[in-house]
This record gives sequence, structure tokens and C-alpha cells, in this order.
Amino acid sequence: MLGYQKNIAASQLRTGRVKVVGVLVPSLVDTFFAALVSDLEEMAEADGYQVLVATSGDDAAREAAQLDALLGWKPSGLIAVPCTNAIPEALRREMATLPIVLVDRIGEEDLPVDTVVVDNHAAGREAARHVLEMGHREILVAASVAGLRPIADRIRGIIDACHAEAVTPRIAELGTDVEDGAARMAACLAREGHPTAVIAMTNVTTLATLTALAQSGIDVPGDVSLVGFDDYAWMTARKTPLSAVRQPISNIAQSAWSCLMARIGGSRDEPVRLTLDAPLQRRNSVCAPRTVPGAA
Amino acid sequence: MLGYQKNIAASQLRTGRVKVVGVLVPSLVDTFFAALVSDLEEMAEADGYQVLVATSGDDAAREAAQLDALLGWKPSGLIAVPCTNAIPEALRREMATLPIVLVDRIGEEDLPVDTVVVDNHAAGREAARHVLEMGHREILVAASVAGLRPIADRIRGIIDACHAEAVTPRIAELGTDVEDGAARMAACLAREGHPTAVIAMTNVTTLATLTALAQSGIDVPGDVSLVGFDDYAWMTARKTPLSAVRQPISNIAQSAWSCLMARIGGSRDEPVRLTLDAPLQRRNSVCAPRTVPGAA
DNA sequence: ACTACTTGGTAAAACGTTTATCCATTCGCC
DNA sequence: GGCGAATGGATAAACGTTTTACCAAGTAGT
Repeated sequence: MLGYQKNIAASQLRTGRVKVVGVLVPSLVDTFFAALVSDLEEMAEADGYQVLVATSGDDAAREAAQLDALLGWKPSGLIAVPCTNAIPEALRREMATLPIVLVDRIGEEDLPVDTVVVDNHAAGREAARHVLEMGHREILVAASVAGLRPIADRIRGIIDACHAEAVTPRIAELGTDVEDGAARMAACLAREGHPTAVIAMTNVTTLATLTALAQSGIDVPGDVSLVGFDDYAWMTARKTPLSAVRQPISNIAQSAWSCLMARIGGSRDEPVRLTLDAPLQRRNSVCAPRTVPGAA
Repeated sequence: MLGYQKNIAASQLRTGRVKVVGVLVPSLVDTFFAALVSDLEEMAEADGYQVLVATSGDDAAREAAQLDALLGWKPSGLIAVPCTNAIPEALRREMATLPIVLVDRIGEEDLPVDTVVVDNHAAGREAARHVLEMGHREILVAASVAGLRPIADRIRGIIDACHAEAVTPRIAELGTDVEDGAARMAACLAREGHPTAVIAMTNVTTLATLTALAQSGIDVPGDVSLVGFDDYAWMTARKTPLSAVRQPISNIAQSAWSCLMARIGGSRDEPVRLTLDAPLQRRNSVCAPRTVPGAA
């Protein structure tokens, strides 16, 4: 019944440091980031750290503002998912002095900080190969923002795989909002007719595609096959569970966290560049196209 | 190019206050809470506040610890979704001095703080009436934790509605984890046979039910009708979009935020008790049961 | 028993900001 | 032109913790 708790501000003012790490993500509504933050928070708590969460809403200006706010707390470290390929100036400035781990969206190489990413090229390639093997030749890629590094990498992986079979995938840009994306997808479908397979590049575009497909009365996988991205409960809560590329979220979180802890612990090693595998989960949303293309 | 940013700790030490509010939720993986936090964060930013997020993981001990950590920052206010009906001691202690708004899970009446909840009884009643009207008499309620106040209220609403038609719903407790819940639901289905309609009490139990149903090859709404809870993109991204009780998340967030701002602004009014409506979204997952019971 | 060393506990300084006080300067006004 | 008031800049004190310094008392070793 002591009821005493120390004043963190006073403590941090005196010592200059404080057991807090900032976490900056584009959005908490996107389950990918929510899960990431959740995992990080759990590990932080286990290590006696407090997490300061900030979201950029995929807006560079807000990102910069949030970053400043975060930095004002003088955290012992920072884990960030930048919202564009460009590293915010404030972040770049801190790289020299503050332990920082960049995750998922890394636009440039040779950054002087640890990075944890997914092998997006391989992920795209595997997804494409899967639908290719099933005989699909009319493939539509549902991208969020094609310019974003991870998306671009996934698309390149798809294109590389398709190239080997002499097929050229179409690419639709759906944005980061489900409803808006569904509308764009529906428009695309109406305009150009539907392909035999869709590969979605994020969980949001997967949702958008599914919505558009459902609204247009197009059956999955009867009319079009679908490979999703990310792996969530709702994907398997359906009559035909979705095949999808599963991003190893807890691995990502763990890796990022241990990198950060090592840096905070004083490690001055070379920056580590982790690339994690995102394996394809084969389920039932991909099957042979209805009109099998005649043999060559 | 000033590059200066004030030391928040020093500032807060001097003034005793700081533009920060703590937000405590059970989980960020549950989209309901993630969306809530996201909305709150947005409003906080607009008002120049920083949000400190903490999750309790539905564990009372962790909740208490997180609460202490939060309080250590001497925030100007607190928005909390308690993880049980019991208010943590630390919270109760602060109620006298710190602006606090309690959301969603309010176990007791007459708390000396503002509260924002959903009219759970009405929500349950409407959901039940809907399936009742369609002719269903064998109803299964998929609850998470029946003892939790909002869940209990929803169940009472359902029971009250059913009572008027002289039907007694079955109740299954599925917990707060999707996979686990799916297993329990599957067991329940196998043991007792399936009802003609399921009413799920949270988005997690909706997911669990759907998963169990899909795995058992039971068609929605062909074999069993389903009313879900909460309203997310994945619910409409299906061939038969889900009927569901839609919780007004942004309303909840807004109300909670403005209550808190008023208190921080110095309001000493009577505690406000907001009860928001959660309307039923009728879509296509409820239809008449296959074997219509003969007229009375 | 005296010295050297350890231990414990108290006192004081420092962190960076904010607020209040004070003094000097300027301005307006009679 | 002189006086009161207003303005502005500089100075100091305070917030609560941590760290260092210091002193006293106690312990062990010679």
C-alpha cells in the first residue's frame, strides 16, 4: 500500500535516458501494422520498456510531426515504418546518435541503421508461379501504391516469374483504403473485363478485390482465382479459404526488437540487414482457369 | 533549420502537466480497439495532444502494471477500456483527481467519471428480433466471455426478445481468441448439432463461428443464418455479405474524446453517461430457416 | 588500541524548462 | 521635461529524481 510511483519526467530529465522506445507506423487500422505494434509492445513490456505509438496516416507531413513529438521524449530507441520511400529528414538526422530500426518500407540501401524487411521479390515470384502453374495467363495485380518499395519489389517478382512464361500481367493501383480500392477495382473490372487470376499485394487490396468481386457477382475461385497478401483470420473464415502470402509478422517484430535492444545495449556493429521469407500459404482460392488455354 | 526541440520531460517536470493522454485498451489485434485507438489518436493530434497507448491483453495484472506505467507520465487524462468488470484499484484512486473517461466495459453504475457505452441490450434485442422474424427458433449465441458486462447485456437483450416468442437460445462461450474460439464452436456444433441461426457477440466470435462453420462445411446462410457483431471490411467482402450489429466506433471515440477534453478544460459537471446506439445492418446472411417450423 | 578500510546515510548539485521577480529602458501623457 | 506606466530582457528559483561527495560510524587487521 505504498501507492508511490516515481515521476518519470524527473527521472528522465536527470538521467537523460528513459526506458521508452518510439514506434512509428503508417496506420493502426491496417491489421498488419496493428499486429506488429502489438507484438512489439509485448516484448517491450517484457524488457521493461514503454512503447510510444505514433501513426503517420501515410502522410509525410504528419509523419515528420509525429517524429518530432516522439523525439521530444528522448526515447532510447525508435522503430519506424516510413510512409514513403524517402526517409524523413528528422529521422536521418537522428540516425547518427539514436538507436533506430527501420522496418518494411526501405527505399534505399546502405542506410546506417538496422533494417528488417521481407523478401518481397521472392514473395511476388512465388505467388505468380503458383497461379502460373495452375494454368493462368491473364493475371491482374492489385497493388496499393506501385511506387512504394515493397510493392514495387513484389510486382517485379511477379513480372519476373510471368516473363519466364511469356505472360504480361496487368497492374491496377488501388490505394490504401478498402472502399476506395474496391471502387477502383470494380471500375477496372468493368472496363477491361476480368482476368482469370488476381494477385493482391496487401491485405487491404485483398479486401478491396474481394469486395469488388463479390459486388460484381464474380465467384472465387470459380470465375477468378485469387492470391492474397498477409494472413488473417478472416481469410480462413470462408467456404474457400484464401491462398495468401503470409508475412511473418511476429518474426519481423522480434527481429526488429532484438536489433534495437542490441543497439541500445551499445552494439556498434555494422548495420544488420535482415530479409525474412514470406512463404505462400496454398489454400483453395486458386484453381485452374475455366477456359484452359489450348496447348502451345 | 532550427533543429531545436524542447525537452518534454523538463517541461512536464516544471509545469506538472503535459499534453498527453493515456489510452488503455485490452488489445490492438482486435480491430474494434485498434480502430478506436486510431480515431482517438487522430483527434488527439488535432488538439495538440500526444497519445500513450497501452494494452492489457485482457489480463488484470498486466492492466494494473500498464496503468501504473501510464500514470507515471502524469498525463492530463486517461481513456480506458477496462479488461474486466472490476475497476482496477489504481484507476479508482485516480478518479478523484485525474480526468478519466471509461469506455465500453463498464461493470458498475454510479462511477464518478464519464462513461461512454453502447446500448448493448437493445443491440442484442434487435439482432434476436431479426432472426426471430425470419422464423428461426433454434438460436445459438456465440459469446466471448459471458461474464463481461457488455456481453452479458447483449445476451440479456437476446433472451428478452426470445422470451417474447417462447424460445430459449443456447449460449456458447468462445473466449477472445479466434482459433481457440473456432475449435470450441466446432466442438459445440459436433456435440449438439447446429442451430438454424447464430448470433455472434463480438467480431472475434463472428470470425470464430465463420471459421468453424466453414470447416464443418456448413453453408451461410443456406444451412445456418448468422448475425455478426461489429462491422468491418471483411464482412462485406464476401459473396453473401454479413448482417451485423454495427458499433459506432468513431462516435464512441469522438464522445470519449470530447468528454475528456471538457474535463481537462476544468468542467466539474455531473459525470456524463453516454449510451450510443448500435444499429443492425441487414445484409444477406440471415434468411428463413430451411425447415420452417409448422404454425403454432 | 590505533589505523585503514568499508559501510551507511545524509547533503548537495545537476538535468532543462517555466514562472516569477527585478531592474532598466522606452513610451505615453500631463 | 518630468513622471507614471508599460515593455522587455535578464536572473533566479523550482519541479523530483539521480548521482556524487562527504562525513560519521563501524569493522577488521596489525
